Amino acid sequence: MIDLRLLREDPDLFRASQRARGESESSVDRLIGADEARRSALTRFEAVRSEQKTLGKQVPRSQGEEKAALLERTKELAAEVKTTEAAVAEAEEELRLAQLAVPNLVESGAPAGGEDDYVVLKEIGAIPDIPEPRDHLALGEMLGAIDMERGAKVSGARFYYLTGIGALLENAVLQLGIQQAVEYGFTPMVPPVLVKPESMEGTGFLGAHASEVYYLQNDDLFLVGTSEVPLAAYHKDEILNLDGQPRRYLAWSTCFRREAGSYGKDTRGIIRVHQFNKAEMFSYCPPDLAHEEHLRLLGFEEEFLAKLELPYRVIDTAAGDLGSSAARKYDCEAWLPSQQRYREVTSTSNCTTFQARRLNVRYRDAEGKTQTVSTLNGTLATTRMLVAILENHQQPDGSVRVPKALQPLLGRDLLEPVA
RNA sequence: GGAGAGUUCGCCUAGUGGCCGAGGGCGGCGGUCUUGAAAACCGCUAAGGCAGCGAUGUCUUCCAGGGUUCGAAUCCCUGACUCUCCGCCA
Repeated sequence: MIDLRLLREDPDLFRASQRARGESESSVDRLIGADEARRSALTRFEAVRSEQKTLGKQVPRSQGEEKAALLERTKELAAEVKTTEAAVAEAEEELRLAQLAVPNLVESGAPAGGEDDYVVLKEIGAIPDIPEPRDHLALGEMLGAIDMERGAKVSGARFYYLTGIGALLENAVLQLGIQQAVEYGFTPMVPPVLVKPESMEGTGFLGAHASEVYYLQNDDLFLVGTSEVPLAAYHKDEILNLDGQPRRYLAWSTCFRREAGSYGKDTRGIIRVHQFNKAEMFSYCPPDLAHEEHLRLLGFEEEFLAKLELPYRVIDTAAGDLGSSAARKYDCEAWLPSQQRYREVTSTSNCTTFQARRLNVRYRDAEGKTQTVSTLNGTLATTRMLVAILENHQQPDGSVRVPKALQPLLGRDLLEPVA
C-alpha cells in the first residue's frame, strides 16, 4: 500500500515509478481519483453525523412541540447518515481496490526495465574449471542424497526425498545459517506455515502471486511460500519500540509453491520444487535506515555464500522484475557448472513502508510519534543451495568436497558415492 | 465433534439505552517533597481519518459484520477468536 499523502504531493513520482516497471500509469490516476472521492464522501458524512449527534443530545432535554420537531429533524438526519455512510463505505472499497493495483514506489537507482535488464553489481569467486561436470541430480543419485523418482511416486512432479547424506547436508546448511544469524543478533523463530487470508494478503502475496499459493479450502488457510509471510504478519497492528534500531528475525520453515506456469522449466532435480526449506531473514526497520539495512542483509547473504565456498554474482534486479511490495531487490546467483550460468540462490528485498502500511505495523520515532516501519527480507539458507554445493565441489569420481564451514556440522570433509 | 463461559482504553476491571470515548486500580510519564531514593500528594496517559500554516475543529474505533432506535459499549441477529469440561485422534 503506497503512502497517499506522498501520492497527493507528488503524483509524478509514482507515474515515473510505473514507467520504470513497465506498468500502466493509469492505475496511479485511478488511485488519485479514488482518494479524492473518498475524502469528499467522508466530509459529507461527517457534517451530517455531527449534526445528528448534536441534536440527538438535545432530545432528552426537550419537551412537547420542541421535542416533536427535533425528533422529526433527527429522523431525517438518521436517513441521511445512513446514505452518506454507505457512500463512504463504497468509496473506501474503491480506494482499497485502487490501492491494490499500485505497486511500491521503486527505489531511485534501481535499473528500469524487465527481467533481463538487471545490472550485475559484482562477481565473486573463481568459476571452477570442471571438465564434463555432472549435474546436481546425477551427483545426488550417486551419493544417495536425492530421490526424485520416489518423490514423484508418492507426491507427484516436483516432489523429492532428500535421503541419507542429502538430508544431513540440508540440515547442516540450514544450521550454519541459523548459527550465523544468531551470532549477528537475529531472533530465531519457528513460524506457522499455514496462515489466514488476511496475513497472506497483507504481505502482498495474493495479488500477482495468487496462483503460486497453495490454499486449503476446507479451513480457509494458505500454505506459505516463504516465512516472510508469518514474519511480516507477526507484528501486524502493533506499535513497536525500535529505539532507532532495526529489529531482526530469522525464521526457518518449509516453503510451499505451486509453480504454476513453470511447466517444462527446471524439470530436472531440485532447483524448482513444490516444497523446500529456507531460513529467512526479516527486519523491521526505521525507514531512514532501510537502505543501509538492505545492504546489510545482502552482506549477510554474501558472507553465507562465502562460507559455502560458492562462486556467485550479485545482481540489482530491474524494476519490472520486482514484486509488487518491493522497492528494490538484490539477488545472489550461484554458479552452476552443469548449466554454465548463474542461478538465483538468495534474494533480498526492501519493501520500504509498503508492506507495513498494509499490515499496520508502526513504531515510535525519537519524538514519540507513531510512524510506519520499513520491512526488509532476505534469504539466508535454502535447500536450493545444495544444488550449487554439489555441482561446484564435485570431483571427477563423483565425490563432493565439503566446504570447511560445513565440516563440523557434517562430521566429514568428503561426500562419497554409495555402492 | 458435543456442552458451557467469555472478548471494554498497555494490564486488571466498572459500566443493561442519552450525563460514556468510556469510571476505578495497576503500570508508565511529568511535578511537589527529599542530600538521593522510597512513600505520600498533584497532574498527564489510546490509535487513526479528514479540514486548517497553526491554536484547534470534526469524525471513526468498547472482537467483527449486520439490525432495532431520534440516539447503542449497553437491546437483537450472524460470525471470528479465546477459555473450561466431555469425546475423538496423536
